[in-house]
Amino acid sequence: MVYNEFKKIVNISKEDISGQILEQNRASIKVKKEKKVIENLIKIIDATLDICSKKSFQSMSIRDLSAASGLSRGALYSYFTNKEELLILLLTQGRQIVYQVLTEQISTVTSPHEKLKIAIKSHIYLSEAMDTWFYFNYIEARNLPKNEQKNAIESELETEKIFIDIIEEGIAEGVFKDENVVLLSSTLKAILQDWYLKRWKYRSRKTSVDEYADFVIKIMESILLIG
Amino acid sequence: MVYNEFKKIVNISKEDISGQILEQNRASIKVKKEKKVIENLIKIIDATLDICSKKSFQSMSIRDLSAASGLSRGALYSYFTNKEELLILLLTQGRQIVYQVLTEQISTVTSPHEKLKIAIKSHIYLSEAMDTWFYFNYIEARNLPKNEQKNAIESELETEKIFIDIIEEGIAEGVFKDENVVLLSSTLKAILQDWYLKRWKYRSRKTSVDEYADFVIKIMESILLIG
DNA sequence: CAACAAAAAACGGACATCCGTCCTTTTTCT
DNA sequence: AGAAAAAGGACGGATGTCCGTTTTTTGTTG
Repeated sequence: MVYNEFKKIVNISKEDISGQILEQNRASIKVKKEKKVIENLIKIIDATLDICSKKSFQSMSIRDLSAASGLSRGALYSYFTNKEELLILLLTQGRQIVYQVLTEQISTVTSPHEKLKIAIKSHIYLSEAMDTWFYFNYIEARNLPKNEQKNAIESELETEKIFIDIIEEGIAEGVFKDENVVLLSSTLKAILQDWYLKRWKYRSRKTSVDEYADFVIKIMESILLIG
Repeated sequence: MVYNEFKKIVNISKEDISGQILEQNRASIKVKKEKKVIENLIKIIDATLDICSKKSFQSMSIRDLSAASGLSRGALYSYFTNKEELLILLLTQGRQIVYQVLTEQISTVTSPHEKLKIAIKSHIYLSEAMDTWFYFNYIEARNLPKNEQKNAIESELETEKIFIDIIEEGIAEGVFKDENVVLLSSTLKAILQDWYLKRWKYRSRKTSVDEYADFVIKIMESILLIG
């Protein structure tokens, strides 16, 4: 599988995401007509991610967001109760999508080696397809209130756990070397994150998504494969 | 070399750092007596890093900094011209120290294999000794004005270049496998950064600095060493 | 050592600005 | 026309910075 195929398979459309947000936040959204909500949520999300790829969420004012989204300040407050809620909403949604797609993709294969490969590719391709979202999620997580930070941390560990399980399965089956699984998974996660955190670097070097994914897989294989 | 030895060798004292800051910013520092300047710069740096390990530099107000440092708002403005200048000053200084220590440590050995090992250890140990500073540097770099962001990017590439040179030297000497050097260095950098970006994770797992450093070295060896 | 004046440093009130949010008014949709 | 949605003025609070005032330090003289 290469990136262009992945994009079609996953197809994380903005309507879908907005729909999911609507479902989970009906209570705090004051607008009744679903079509209107989805339409404007897309505007809000697009504008937020766009602004926050240039400056931080904190220094984005509601007035900035209003100008970029085309909605008035008053209208914005029909879609979230306050600025912090908007942040929480976006981060929560982002995490859910990552986990959903990752577990779904892994379930399509059976051997640990294949699982590892598809998990790596899915993560990188996903972060490529949603780069502003991933960047936003990583960078802004620390500006959350304490209890929401816990969710972000749990989510990091959850994703890591996916890799831990795959590698342990491989070791148990005798196809992977018996390495320090937790440290290795943690390291793998760091490498995967680098793709969207240092997007500027890879872009300027013209490193393609496929090249990066293949390289990461090769590294992991050279550490884990026996023989 | 283990971490406890490293700390003694490098000994990045706060006085030294403040002295360096003073040297490079005499023009914008309005206080004459060097002793006073060093004394208060330490207070300012400590307070800033402490606050910014909990919230962002942007959401730290000058009043916050005043309360934490024990200097009045007016006094603070004798040490920097405005809040943004303080940020630039701290980031610039942090980058310089990393580069200085890294190149200095590498120059103590000759073979590429030894150089690689000492470069990895130095980077991890340095980020351990100055964890709040490293974290601050990474996270806050994006809140700089455009021209200062260029410096941050250049610095990232400079550090990466250190690793690129070592690995290329090893390949030329025939002791390292001929891998994709640039991608590999970039990956190594991502792994090194993870140590201070996810400090909470490693701390809760009781992973020691030495264990982490040894693990990273082992990974790199399993990728690069021939045989 | 004490007294004191000048210089240096620190202080904190004041001000203009910006920001999140609320709420009444206006516009759009049904 | 009535309901739903959008608009944007207004307000209280916070923030960066300036600058006149007060406190501390320094150097000098008796």
